[in-house]
Amino acid sequence: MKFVSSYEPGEYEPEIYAAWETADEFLPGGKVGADEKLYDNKPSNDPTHYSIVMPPPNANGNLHIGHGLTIAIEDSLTRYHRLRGDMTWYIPGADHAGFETWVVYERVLEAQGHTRFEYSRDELYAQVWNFVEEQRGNMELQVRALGASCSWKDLTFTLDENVVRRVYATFEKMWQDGMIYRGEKLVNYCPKHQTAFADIEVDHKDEKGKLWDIAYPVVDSDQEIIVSTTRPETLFGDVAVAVNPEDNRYKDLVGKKVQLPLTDREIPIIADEHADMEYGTGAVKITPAHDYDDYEVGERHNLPRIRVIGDDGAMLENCGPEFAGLTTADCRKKALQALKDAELLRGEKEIVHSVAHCYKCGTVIEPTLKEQWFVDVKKLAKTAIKHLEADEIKFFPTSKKRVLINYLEGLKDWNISRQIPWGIAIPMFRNVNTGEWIFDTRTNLSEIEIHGERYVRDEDTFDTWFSSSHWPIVCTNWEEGQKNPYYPLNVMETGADILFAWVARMIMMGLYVTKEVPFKEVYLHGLVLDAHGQKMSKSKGNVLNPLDMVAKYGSDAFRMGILRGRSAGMNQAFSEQSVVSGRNLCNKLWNVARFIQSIVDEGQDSSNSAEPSTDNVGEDWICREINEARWQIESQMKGYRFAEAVETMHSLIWDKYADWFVETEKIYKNIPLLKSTLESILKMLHPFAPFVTEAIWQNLSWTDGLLIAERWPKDYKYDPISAENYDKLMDVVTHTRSTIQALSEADKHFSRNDVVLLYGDDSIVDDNQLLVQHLTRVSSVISTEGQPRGLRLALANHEVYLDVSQDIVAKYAESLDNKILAVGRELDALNLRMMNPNYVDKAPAELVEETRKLIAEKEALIERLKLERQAI
RNA sequence: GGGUCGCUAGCUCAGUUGGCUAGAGCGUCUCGUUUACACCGAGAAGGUCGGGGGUUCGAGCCCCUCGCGACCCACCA
Repeated sequence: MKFVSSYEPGEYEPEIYAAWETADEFLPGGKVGADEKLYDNKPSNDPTHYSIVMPPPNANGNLHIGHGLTIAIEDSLTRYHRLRGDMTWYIPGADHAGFETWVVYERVLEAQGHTRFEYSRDELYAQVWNFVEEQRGNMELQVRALGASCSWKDLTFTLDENVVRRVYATFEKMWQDGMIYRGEKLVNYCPKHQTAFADIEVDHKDEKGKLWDIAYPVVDSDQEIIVSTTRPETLFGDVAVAVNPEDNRYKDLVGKKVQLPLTDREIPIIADEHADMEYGTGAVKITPAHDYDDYEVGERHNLPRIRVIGDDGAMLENCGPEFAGLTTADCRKKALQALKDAELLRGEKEIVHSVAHCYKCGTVIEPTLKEQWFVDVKKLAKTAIKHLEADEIKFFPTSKKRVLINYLEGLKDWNISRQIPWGIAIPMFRNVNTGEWIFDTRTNLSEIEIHGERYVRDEDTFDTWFSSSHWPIVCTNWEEGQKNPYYPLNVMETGADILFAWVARMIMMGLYVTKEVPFKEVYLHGLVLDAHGQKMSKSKGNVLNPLDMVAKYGSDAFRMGILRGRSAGMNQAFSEQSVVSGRNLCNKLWNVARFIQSIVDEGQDSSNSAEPSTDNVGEDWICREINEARWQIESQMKGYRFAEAVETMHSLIWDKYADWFVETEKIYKNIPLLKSTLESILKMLHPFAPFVTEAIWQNLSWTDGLLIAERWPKDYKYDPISAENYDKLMDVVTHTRSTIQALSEADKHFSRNDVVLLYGDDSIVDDNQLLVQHLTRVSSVISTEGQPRGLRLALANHEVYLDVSQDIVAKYAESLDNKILAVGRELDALNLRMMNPNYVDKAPAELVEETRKLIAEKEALIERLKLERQAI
């Protein structure tokens, strides 16, 4: 490798990643620690352990921008802790993504002219397995391109044998604890995918619809009761009409029966609070098999449940020959017409109501009565709340903890069975004679025999989240009774959008299985929105591919760019400009390193230790600044303030190191300090920009080994007085530069190239003439020797003049006036503060003292400025 | 109905127990080519911190209230 004038990420990234990986640096403890057994009871030297898991990306998918953010965050944490010397374990994963993958595969089948119904469940499982197998590896390559320093040999796939074993063990325990039940309940059913969903997987959207009023004749009477409904087609499943017990209009009718139109059934009129007197006619038809509220009404009144819509979304036989087999939409039309013909349709009005949709295909969810496996979540949720309230998990952002508790408090039982072949088979078998269910893990068989009895396996698979909720447990190989320094995880980093679906369930499951919370801290990132703050979606066409960004600007630039301006839990726009800024920073650092290398190449190899020399106060200053930045990074990483950490490094490298320190070294070439400070900066930036820092490390002539395996820098020793003197010197330099610029703007003939800087009683300038001259680019810096002349700079603690003619100074008068006014305003504000006796009494003494000092300085400054002005 | 978050420079966002002149990146304007870097250097402009009220010596930050925006949960016959 060789230093060329600009950094080309594409030329370095692949081989650098390969070098890290082949050197086993991603293993906990790196190459050195690789032999240590991860689960050993006594790790050598008792190091600090740091564990973090990757939320498993879909094994057969491509990474999206959210994964890019995920990896930028997680890998920064990982590399930071590795540099700090922790036994750091970043565990990668791949998700079989049950339903997601199934949807993709169903499309593949469709494209081939086949359907799922041509194959058995087991055949389909095998087909999808092969399909995923072919696609796998793609995702992993992308994770590598983003620089994730995860321990690949520990990659966990959600269908791995140990995952299945653990999931079955938990399920068995729950079964024995009576927390699993099979119930015929209403489930969110997608007729297109023909599977049930958990509540959380359903999208509710407000839609325009119609509310129809339908008359139900009262039996043995000429009265009728008019019900309001948005779903006339479910009329065939009605089992009652409910009115509010307080509703005087219908009091007399309660207990009577109505003739259910279009059928020959009679159903009762019941009193139930569910009926809202204000809504519609105040009378509501009850269809327990197709509506959640009605289901509950049915429970309360012991009503039958009549299913009228089939698994395929078509009306069942019991709707009568006229309606059976129709789609719900057709049936609605036909039923309405029939009601109209019978003069029972009494009204129709437009309303807006919320309709449930399949989150994947958008099909309207049909609440359907089905036999499903449920987890009784009461105890799980209660335990989780207890531990959350005891603050055993720290949340970033903190507000999400309350949100989570709020959710857990209202949690309903969890439907864990899915009618799709791709997933972990539910290990339950039903006795073909008695119907009794038994637990058995031989799910590779569809039928088993025990004591001469035949049992048939349930064909359903687990909800993906049921297995994913074991993620921290399975990734760290947690086993009962064994000490595991990596469990609980130090942090769970994931998207705020899956707080309920995943984080909540990991906490419940972790506590249930291990009796411990599964992680100590949770960091939730928000959505990455497009440049205009819009959610990215395929239909909007505003999706950005992180790998495109990597190809265009480099992995480091992407990582720093996406971290910029981002804070916990917030949905934030993605800015390509930030990526450009990251790219520029990489290039800046590259060139700084290139320059330092050239000094090292030319210079004498002195054997001095890396310390500030006495002749360059800038060296003390940069040591102070590096120390300061390091402490900041440490605190920012602890608080997950990545954007600030990136900014700290940006400012250290660009505004401080390159602009103010490296410039001084063009005069004073302290090679040991240059080497050492550059190394420190490389280490400090490495968590965020792993590739460019390693590329530089490899290019430098004096470094050995890999940067990834280095240790975090220590404090520099420096002279604080010298460092402060450099601050003051910077003041002089900045003022000189801006005054020269102002003069040249005031007078077009002013030549800025041969300005002489004069100084009077000013030891800082006197001691650092060379530096001042170099940094200000004046032609010379000389003492006034008691004969002040020219334009005195507006600096409180310095006596510095620009040696220019009175002509030029006169042209500068206006900006001098402005300056006098500005300082006057500041002075007024300060004086006002001091005139408040309460401030003097109550504010901290050092603050008051500080104010006094400032007033004195400003007063002196304004005096001098006024004198200056009079002289013109 | 229950809950959460946001409103700070033209844009995207920082601002951690309340404390000096409110910051960054990008953008804008002016000037420039020096032992690395035009993916550059120097300088500058730009903010009544959503409105109002309160607490305080002191509020971007704490409390109340109003407005605007986003989101989550429940419900919507």
